[in-house]
Amino acid sequence: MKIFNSYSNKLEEFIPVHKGIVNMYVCGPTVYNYIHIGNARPVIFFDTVKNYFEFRDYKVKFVSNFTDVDDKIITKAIELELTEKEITDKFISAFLSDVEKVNSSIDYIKPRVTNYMDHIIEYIGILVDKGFAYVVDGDVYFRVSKVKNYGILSNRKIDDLLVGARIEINNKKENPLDFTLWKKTDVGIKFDSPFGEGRPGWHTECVAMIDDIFGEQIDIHGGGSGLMFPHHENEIAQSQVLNNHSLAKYWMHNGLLNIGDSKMSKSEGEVILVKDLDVNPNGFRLFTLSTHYRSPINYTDEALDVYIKEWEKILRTYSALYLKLDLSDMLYGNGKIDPDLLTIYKEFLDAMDNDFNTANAITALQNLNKKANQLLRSKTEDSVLLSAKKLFDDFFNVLGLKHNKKPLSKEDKDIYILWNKARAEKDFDNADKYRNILQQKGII
RNA sequence: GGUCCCGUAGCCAAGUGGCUAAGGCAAUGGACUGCAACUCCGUGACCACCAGUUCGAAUCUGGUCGGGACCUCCA
Repeated sequence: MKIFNSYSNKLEEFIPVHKGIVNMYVCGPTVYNYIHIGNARPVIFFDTVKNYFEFRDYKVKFVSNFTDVDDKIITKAIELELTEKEITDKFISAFLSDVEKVNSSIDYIKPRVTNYMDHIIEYIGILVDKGFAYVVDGDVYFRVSKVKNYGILSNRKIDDLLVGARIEINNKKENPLDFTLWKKTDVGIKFDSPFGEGRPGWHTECVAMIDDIFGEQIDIHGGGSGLMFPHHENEIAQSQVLNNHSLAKYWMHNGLLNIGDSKMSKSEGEVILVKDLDVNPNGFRLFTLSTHYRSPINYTDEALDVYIKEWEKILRTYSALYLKLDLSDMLYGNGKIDPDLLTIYKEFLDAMDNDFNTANAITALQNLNKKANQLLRSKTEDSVLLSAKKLFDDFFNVLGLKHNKKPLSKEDKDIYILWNKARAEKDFDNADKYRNILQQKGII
């Protein structure tokens, strides 16, 4: 398996820290609002990554946090006259419901920053003791200039960043690039610390939680490309000081999802919220996975619609396979290997092994779809159809495509038999009647 | 101002040195079919432009034009 590692900027063979185990962490949301479809991209992609590792028999420990301490949360709390906890509870549950809505698993470890305050404060203290952070008037800043290799992830040089000159001037900082570890606060929720009352900066949270939950360098750290700088860069800097390693062996960053040609942002432009998305989740999932994860996607209604239809097409084929096997009582058991199906299976594995090329994996799914239709039309023996069905099941599991096919009831089977009988006898009035019933029940 | 990414058929999109440049949508011709739906088969690209490296480039290098991101909270 190969993964493009943002840390080295190279395609690398994936070798886990521990054989057969994948420890991965994906930056989660700051819970002060509903998520938009751009936020759903990493949710869907990294869920697919997890599925694929599991499909390849890895044991995956998947962690994604909730940032539940933040200025935006405090602002929102004041605005709505609620406590911070009421705000974050509300948007955490909204987030999880949106995650499920796009067919991603919510069965993973979900730490909240507020539960790790002791660790965070402890780490900041260590950074201060080691001379990599300094306290000014209740704030604590990280001394970027002390870390060699700062900028390694995002390929930036400190000098180039300084030339940027768009960085806010803060007289307390020794260097404009120094980032906040602890922020003194007057309003909103605050926590006690040796540096004074305040709240932690964003960049320390993930490091502290990863260290506490995994206790060592993890395999994969994922997130959107927007997080590469400064967030992930700062995480690496802190981890180098605290643990003497780069936090994760492989860093993976997904590209952004734009609306039309421009970026979807919480602060400007058009935003489509996941909760308002009124389409088939499988179609949305195919749409999201149809572009390689590192490339940007330009969202348009038309582009999404193509994949909604694609899903309907795939489901029709799958339903037909399922029905045929159900009627023959052949839904379970071992299928017979067909060379073309084997080729398609290999295409799928090759695609996924090559840096999670889901676009090509979807092509394999489409090839399977076509092959299955050909098999269905050519009176193929059921054992081969069963292999095809099992291949669909595998692909669905990895890509997170869900359906609710169940074996037919005795009554429904009888109607199906009557329909075929009527057709054979050219009794088209009755045939149409039975067909209507079957169509209404979604059987055909 | 600094750093970086992208430009493949009407549209979406894979492919990053080597057979006839995947696949899907749309279009169009055909097959199947009681009708309809579904489905299958066929038909399309001098890979933005220019120059260079190479036996050979969409793929590497330089330049031009065009689009976008980051340097500030942002998936």
